[in-house]
Amino acid sequence: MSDRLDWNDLRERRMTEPGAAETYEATRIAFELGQEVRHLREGHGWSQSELARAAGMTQSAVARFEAGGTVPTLPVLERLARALDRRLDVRFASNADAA
Amino acid sequence: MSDRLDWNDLRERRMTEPGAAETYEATRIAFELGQEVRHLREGHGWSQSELARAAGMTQSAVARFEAGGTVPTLPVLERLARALDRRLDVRFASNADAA
DNA sequence: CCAACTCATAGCATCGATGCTATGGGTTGG
DNA sequence: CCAACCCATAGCATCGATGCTATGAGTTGG
Repeated sequence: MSDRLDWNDLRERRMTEPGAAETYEATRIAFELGQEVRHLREGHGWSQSELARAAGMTQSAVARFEAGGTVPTLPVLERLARALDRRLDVRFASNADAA
Repeated sequence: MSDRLDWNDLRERRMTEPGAAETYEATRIAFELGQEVRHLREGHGWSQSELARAAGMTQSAVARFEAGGTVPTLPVLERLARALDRRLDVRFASNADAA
């Protein structure tokens, strides 16, 4: 379920391009954030449409984001965080820090 | 020193627009990240040009970012983190968590 | 005084994320 | 079988971030 996306291909392609180590990372982060949002959303018992309304976006945008279809921008992450009653945390961690 | 920027005005304007709570937050985050990068960069004893080269961008881009001139994208943050020997950490923290 | 370096900015092209509308397939409940 | 909901995707317009080049002002060292 939800594994026949075109975006999976897109993402995979992006992550295997030559010399795209940073893009790879960003894409991976985007994917993980998408999964986390999906998790949080389901925890709230919300549909994509409901989250979308709460975050001031459309269902399609939520779907695209959850699927890792694009690398989200900070404003979007911020709105999602608010809707999900979280705080967006972005920082440069020491490489030694735990993941 | 470094306080006569046009971007300060731009940012301020962005942060005082009506109903721009999320944009405000994103702009604030961008500003803080910029300051942190500047701090880290100076800790390495690097000029903007040197960091730019290490991060695969130009000096003007670094200056723009450090000044909070734009809200950076994850790929850019990732590249800067790598150049500065850090790990980019993005997550949805519980509202109770410390800043 | 000049050369070399610093950082701040401008202007423009391009790329990519987002917003939007519209489907389509899947599932469920009547 | 149909209505109503779910989510995945497409296509397109727009906006904004980034890359680029080129200055300019300030500082420092010769």
